[in-house]
Amino acid sequence: MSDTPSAPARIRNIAELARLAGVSTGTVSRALADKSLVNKDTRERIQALARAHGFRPNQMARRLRIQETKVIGVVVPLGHEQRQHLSDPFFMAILGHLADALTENGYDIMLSRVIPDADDWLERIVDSGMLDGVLLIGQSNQFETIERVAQWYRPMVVWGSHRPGQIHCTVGVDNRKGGRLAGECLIRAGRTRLAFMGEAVAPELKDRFDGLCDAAAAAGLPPPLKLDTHLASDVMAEDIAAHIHRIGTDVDGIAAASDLIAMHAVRALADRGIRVPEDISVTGFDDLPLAEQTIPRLTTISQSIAVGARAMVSALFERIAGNDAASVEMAPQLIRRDTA
Amino acid sequence: MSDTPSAPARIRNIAELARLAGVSTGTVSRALADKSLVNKDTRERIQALARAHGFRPNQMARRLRIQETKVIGVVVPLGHEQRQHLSDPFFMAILGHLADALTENGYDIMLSRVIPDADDWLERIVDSGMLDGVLLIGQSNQFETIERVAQWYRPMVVWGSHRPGQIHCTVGVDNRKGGRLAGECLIRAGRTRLAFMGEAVAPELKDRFDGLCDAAAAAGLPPPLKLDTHLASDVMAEDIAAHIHRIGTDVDGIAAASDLIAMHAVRALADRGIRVPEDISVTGFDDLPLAEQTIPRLTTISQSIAVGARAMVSALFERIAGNDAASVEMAPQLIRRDTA
DNA sequence: ACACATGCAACAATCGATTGCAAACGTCTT
DNA sequence: AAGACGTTTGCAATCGATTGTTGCATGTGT
Repeated sequence: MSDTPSAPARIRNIAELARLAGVSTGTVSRALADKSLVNKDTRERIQALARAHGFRPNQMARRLRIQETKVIGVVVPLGHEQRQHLSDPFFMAILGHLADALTENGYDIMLSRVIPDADDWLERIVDSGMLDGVLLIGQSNQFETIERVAQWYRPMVVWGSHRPGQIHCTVGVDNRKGGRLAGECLIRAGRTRLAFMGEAVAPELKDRFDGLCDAAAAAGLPPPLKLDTHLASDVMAEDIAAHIHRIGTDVDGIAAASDLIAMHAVRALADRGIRVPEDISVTGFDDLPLAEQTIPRLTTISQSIAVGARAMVSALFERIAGNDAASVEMAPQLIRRDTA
Repeated sequence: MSDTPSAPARIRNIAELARLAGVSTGTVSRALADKSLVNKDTRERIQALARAHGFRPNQMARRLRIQETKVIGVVVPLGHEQRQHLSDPFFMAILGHLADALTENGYDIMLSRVIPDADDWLERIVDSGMLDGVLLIGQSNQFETIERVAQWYRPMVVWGSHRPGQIHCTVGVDNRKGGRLAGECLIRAGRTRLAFMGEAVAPELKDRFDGLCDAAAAAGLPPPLKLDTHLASDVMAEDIAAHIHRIGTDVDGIAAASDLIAMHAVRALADRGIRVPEDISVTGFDDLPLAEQTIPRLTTISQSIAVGARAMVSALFERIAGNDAASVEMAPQLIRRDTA
């Protein structure tokens, strides 16, 4: 091979390479950046030398000087739900798409899973000096904190709900409408005793619950039950087990706060011989790829995660470029499958 | 609030804060690091000043100076399977546990999803100067590259298979044994026409296939069919559809290369009225949390991802500390549920 | 009163790159 | 031959911290 690193001594900085090439560090820097300012011959000679010694300039130093890191922070705040894992499928799905969009544009990703114990957690991330921008996945219960930082830090985009008058830029679906769609679907299936399965702590989830209430009210039904259920998959099962006795008696239609909760619920019902959708109707939320692979297939509310991820990234790039990018609210869609 | 940032001018570096406090930058640096070298009074005065102005030292500069970044790269090489997403549930599950272990130890995570087009992709990551260590999730078809880099770069741990005499440190299960366990389970269920559903490109998957062959041979059965199936969930469905006509005739027992493939297969079979496990037996691989939530529950080979993730992290820390850490090969386990 | 130890803060070098400015050189014009 | 001009290269400042060394006031012991 041509570039076999039979290199005797490893070169650790441009100064060493400069001495080796008999030029100054400035010339080496320009040569490696392939600037036409340096003679084509010396340029190529230096590049060949660098390749032969397997030398690559230190990015930390470069970025300190350039004041541009080409790194975007992707942050999951776990304000409530401290036990929720990164392995949450919704988070993973959106992360996948964000990663695609960001790497395509030459950015790296710094992943942070934050439990907001100190109240300056976001400030600490934002002016660590290591990030060109921040994407927040979910508002959790940190709305105030996010607003506070958004007042002075522009390159930040948040996945979540949009409240009138808020400062920070969000991308998300109209959760309230999504909740209503789910409710209407259950009602059309003849269900009258509805329940919401999830926690209404984060704004997104509260909106979904409110939408479900809207649907019930519009149909003249009593307000839906709220069956508190954590999103973390390890405790979710217990929560659902605790609710299960009410199902079939007090409840005949479940709007779950997420596909994962819906899946667990269907699973738990099957264990007790309760059939879905014959005895009980269930809807999910998110439309993860998984929702189509379960048996029975999950009826759910689509968030079009791929579109949302792209929207987040392009809004972020706008803001990094100094332009204002408005929040995006996408329309949710009912995906009718087998569970309702 | 006490620390309301009514701050007039933002302080952007230690020098500005030093001028404000009437001391030198060195003193500020030490004060913020809470070193006893500076007088307790001045120390607290400076800290209060920093808090009042919402100042936090630039991490890029600090890390350049310290030569320690407290960042670990988590890298997914997609050599084959260019279309595979980060959203792959197995990857996500392990990432979740890695994130837990790393953040507990004060490390941040730099996520890279690499399509190894240039053959120095790993070198580029490894001596970017931005990472204290690297965790590679899966060997993909990049065994040679990994070996090459491992010759001189120590703080790297790879999830995958261990080949005799290899240099790089791996953590993983005995995939061959796992494949054999799956095969034996199918055979015990009375299946005689076995098939492997997956791609045997990456060493891990090839080992699983070989293990399946071992089991078939030991039982005097003909060698299993190989039904090539991508791991990327979007194309996986097509691949499975292309194979489905052989199932029931040529094949009565499927060992899938992953839980996700197994789930898709069960789903596709259900669509065609083929019952699992009555007509066909299916096993998965990985034992994702999901495997327990499907209907029917997935019989699968457990990789104990949580344990593996911890093992990767502690091996990495050993290596960062300069000690040698040996590869770890965990024993796979058959988890009998409903599909076989 | 003198030598000496101690505590505190300033000075300046350093990490490893990038880049504006100036200098050195050769070529061309008049 | 002198001046103008263009091409290359070197010099040195800079990004924003950390830290070993030095120097200056004190305080203590005899």
